[in-house]
Amino acid sequence: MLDMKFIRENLEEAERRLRTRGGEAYLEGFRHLDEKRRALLRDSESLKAMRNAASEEIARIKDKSQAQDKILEMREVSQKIKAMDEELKLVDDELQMFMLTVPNLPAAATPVGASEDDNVIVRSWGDPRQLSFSAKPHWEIGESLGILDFERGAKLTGARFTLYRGAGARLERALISFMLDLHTEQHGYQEVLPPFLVNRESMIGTGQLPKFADDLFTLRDPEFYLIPTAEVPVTNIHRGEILRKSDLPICYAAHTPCFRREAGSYGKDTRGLIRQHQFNKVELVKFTHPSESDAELEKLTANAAKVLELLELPYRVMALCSGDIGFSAAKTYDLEVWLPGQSCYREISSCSTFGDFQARRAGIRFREDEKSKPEFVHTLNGSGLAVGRTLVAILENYQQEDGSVLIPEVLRPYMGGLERIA
RNA sequence: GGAGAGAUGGCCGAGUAGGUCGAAGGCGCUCGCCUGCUAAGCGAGUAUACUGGGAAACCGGUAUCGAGGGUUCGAAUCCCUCUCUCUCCGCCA
Repeated sequence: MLDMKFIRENLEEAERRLRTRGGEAYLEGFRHLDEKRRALLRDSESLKAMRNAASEEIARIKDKSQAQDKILEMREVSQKIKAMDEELKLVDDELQMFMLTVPNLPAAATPVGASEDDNVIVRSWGDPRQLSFSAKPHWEIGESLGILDFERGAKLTGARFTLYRGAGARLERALISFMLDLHTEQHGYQEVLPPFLVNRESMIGTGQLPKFADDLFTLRDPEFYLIPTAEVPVTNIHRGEILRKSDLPICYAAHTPCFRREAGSYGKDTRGLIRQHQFNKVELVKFTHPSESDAELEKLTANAAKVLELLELPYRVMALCSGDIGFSAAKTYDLEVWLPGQSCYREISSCSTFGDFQARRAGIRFREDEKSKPEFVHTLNGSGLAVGRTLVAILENYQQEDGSVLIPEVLRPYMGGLERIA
């Protein structure tokens, strides 16, 4: 959520920055709602002040029959307050809902652009492998090796669900362990294992709700939501808390499955593991001092990229433009891995800083020093990495002409020494 | 699933025949005094949000005692609903 005081005082500037996202006029209607709310609030509160004073008087009067006039008068005042508060609540709710659907301001460093075509290549690592034979896409490799069973996955659940088998299942597990070990042992993250179902407040805290309910799998009775990313439960760990400044930055790494409806992407990536309703991801989440968030985003991105480097998978770093960053993000780097089977780069990690946007929604604060007011922390997160897509990248990059797949060196200890899937 | 207990400020913990209670007391913390250092001791201060005024320091108002609703001139205190925690029984990975 944006800072309402800032919006009130900088409406034009805020609107101008939001427009670089390419949407409608996001803040139209704010002024009206805000002023209406504050007018109602003023009136209601002055009546309450009057009532409180009168009640105190009544309390002092020993003989209550002497207070009858006052009591009758206040009875009316109370009714007026009640009516006024009902109206206030309507306006307040409307304003609240309004603010919850306004996206974050793009950071100054976010390139302005309309679509993903305007994203900027920041750097590249490794040479896109040119195989000496005709490269196959991962679904063909996986099926012929018997490690990915798309048909059975569809039978069990439906489209976009996959059954992993044997070395395939083991490879997925190896990747999860490898990534978590790297981030916890080398990069200073604490491993956490959160619930995979969260409540509504958590979804609002990180920005999935109220606007993007269509993207979520929902449970009724009780009302729970399957997490679309570990970002949700892990960021909400500190919802409503005031953190100690000396504890910042707080860095967590979590592996969770992620569940996404993928509404609106019906024709896209129908084959293979690229776009699944359920996939594994290792997520990195940071809570930082506002002055450190820019630097921490660079570190977080480098931490995620390190996984690709150790796996020797070529990738490039993209700075997403204003038209392509997510709802809650101020600035985002995508890591895109080279997939020879499809001759293209595909997103395998998305690393973002949210500034104080999520922290304000979720009420996550710290104190600059003992006596100062609590301020909002900055939150960041990034995939480190999407596990299914990493497995895809390995199958496609390490495929051999005979149809087998070599296991990257660093994963072999996690694969019981296995060097090749054949 | 059945029976019971409970949710108060950073923490602990008073407060229920409704009324100067944002809330005693203690701990912790901050500042000052004292002191060879530390400790102890003494004094003062120490919630959050919204809102009005002010350049600011700051001053005023409103709300908040798990959440929401009700009764009342007035509720931490009474009534209803919900959530969570704990104990016992049953069941279960």
